[in-house]
Order: sequence, then C-alpha cells, then structure tokens
Amino acid sequence: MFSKTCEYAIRAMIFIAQKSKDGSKIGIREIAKGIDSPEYFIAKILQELGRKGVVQSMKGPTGGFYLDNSARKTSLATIVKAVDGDNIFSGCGLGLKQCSDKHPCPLHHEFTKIRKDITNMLNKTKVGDLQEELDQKLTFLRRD
Amino acid sequence: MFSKTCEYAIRAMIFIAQKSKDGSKIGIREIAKGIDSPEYFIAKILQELGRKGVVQSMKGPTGGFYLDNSARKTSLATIVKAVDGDNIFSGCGLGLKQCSDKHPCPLHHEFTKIRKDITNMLNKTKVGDLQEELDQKLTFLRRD
DNA sequence: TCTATAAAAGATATTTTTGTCTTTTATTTC
DNA sequence: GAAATAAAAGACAAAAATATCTTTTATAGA
Ligand code: FES
Ligand code: FES
Repeated sequence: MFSKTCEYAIRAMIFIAQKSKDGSKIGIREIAKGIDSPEYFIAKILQELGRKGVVQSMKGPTGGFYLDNSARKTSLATIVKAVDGDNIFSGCGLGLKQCSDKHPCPLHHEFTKIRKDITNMLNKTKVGDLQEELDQKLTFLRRD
Repeated sequence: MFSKTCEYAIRAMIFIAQKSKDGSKIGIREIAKGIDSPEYFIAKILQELGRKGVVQSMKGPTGGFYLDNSARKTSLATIVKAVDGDNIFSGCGLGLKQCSDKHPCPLHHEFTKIRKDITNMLNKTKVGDLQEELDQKLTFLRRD
C-alpha cells in the first residue's frame, strides 16, 4: 500500500507529535528507537519532510524535531503525498499510464471506489488525533 | 497498491482469457504487445504462474498460453496472492511486523476496513468476468 | 526423423528502494 | 569566542524490483 519510507514517515510524525506535545523536542535517535526504524534512514525522511514544512526542527543542543500547532493538524494524506506522490490518490490500479472514466481498465469501476475510501480516510485522519489514541495506550507504534 | 509484476500479471491473465476463449493459444510476444508490458518480463511472470497452475501453456508450434475453464474462474485474489504474497490481505498498513487487534497500530481500525473491502473485491472479481467486459470494449488493457 | 517453433530455464543487467556513513552548518552553553 | 551538540547535506552501499538476453526442452508438422 505505502512505501517503507512512507510507513516510517507516518509513524515518526505521530511519535514526534506525542513527544513534543509539551513543547520539547525529540532527537533522531529516540525517534528511530520509538518507531523501530533505521536511524539514518528516518533522518533522511524527516529532513525531506522538514524542507516541505510538514515537520519542524532545530539544530544544536536542546534541538530536535517537533510539531507546531498547525503541523498537528496535518492529515495523513499530506504526508503520503509528500513521500509517495499522488499515485495512490489518482493512479490506475492495474498500472495503465492514466486512470480515466472514458478509457477505463478492467478494474476501474471497482478500484475507484476503494481509492475513494482510501483518500477519504487519509484526508480525515490527522496526526494529532492519532497521537491522542497513542497517549491513551490504545494503539502502538512498534511491535517487538 | 500492487507491484508492477502483479499489475502485468492481472492484465496478462485477462488478455489470455480473451484471446483463448475460442480454444486457441496466444504467444508471449502478442501478450506483451496487447498489455503493453516488457516482453521478457511478462514471460517470466507467466512462467511462474504456470508452475502454480494459474495459467496453462504449451510449447512448440501452435503453442502458447491459454486458460482452461477452471482458470477462467480464477479470482484476482488468487493472482495477487501468487505474485505479491498476502501482505495486502493481512499486513499492517503502517508496516508493523504483525497486524493485530490486540496490539493495533494507530491506523489499524481505519485500515482494516479498507483492507477488507479490497479483499472482498479481489475475491469476488474473476478473470472471466473482466474478460467479458473487455470483449464488449467497455474496458481496456492498455493506453497509448 | 528432421526442422521449425514457442515456452522453460538459467544467467545477467539495470533501476529503484532502502539503508549507512562522513562532513558541514546552526545553535546553545560555558 | 570556544566547545559541545544535533540536524542538514552529501556521498556511498546493499538489497530488491524490474528488465533483458541466451540456452535448453517440448511439440507440431513436413
Ligand atoms: S483506469 Fe485503471 S483504475 Fe482507472
Ligand atoms: S496493526 Fe497496523 S493495520 Fe493492523
């Protein structure tokens, strides 16, 4: 469904939301541990998300990653788009160069329904909401 | 959603269903052209599907690929499972090692709904049915 | 039985994704 | 201002996915 990169990105965003909700910042090493991802790899991903303004960061001592109030309202759709592009939102399920109602592939009618559900789900789900459930220990970001 | 390999596999299966419905067989070169895929690559994929009994083939002159009556009833789920494994049917949307109700990731509740829809869709959709729509030119296997 | 044909099998190559390491830059604290 | 810290940037490496080519095997038909 999502690339590994995207899975890590979403997990990291929720983790950062949690660890920075009191205004503090969280380092890359702890993030990697918290979400069970390769340290250098998630660093690269967050760097890119930082450039796009999806996550905030500060260098130097006491520095690290955090989310400002507007970033907490980021939808998963925004993250997915930033990392994986928009193939999942508009691409053909059978890999035709273009998805189109006028020139549909054999799966088009069934696939667009699902694609719509996925899009709705990703649009309505915000990082901040997922972080709250995580806080209540109703959900988890890693599995040992 | 699906790997390139899987997209080609599904398209090829529908194409073979169409071209072999009169009992004839279809060669790899025509298949590659018909579904706009790399020739040697789809050959490898069909070889593997052949080993698994998902598609039928014959060597030699007048040889080629075809689908017997039972293969026409193959569901997309069978093809996807044969090619991509069962990650899409049971894997965690955020890439945790295990998807579980007891230890759910933040996306679990929303994701399992969609995963179920996908599973149902792939199970109920049969190659033969898609081929019929293709015959009526209601759908297409390539886009130029 | 010989020849031509077409898939199977095996080997190799390229590209993309995923993962790692090193150097540079910004920031804090002393 | 100097030292320590942590992310940014850039270079590199490994693995997986995608793609291509060559040789072998089975089959049909002359
Ligand atoms: S054309 Fe394939 S999903 Fe729309
Ligand atoms: S645990 Fe992630 S989808 Fe079930």
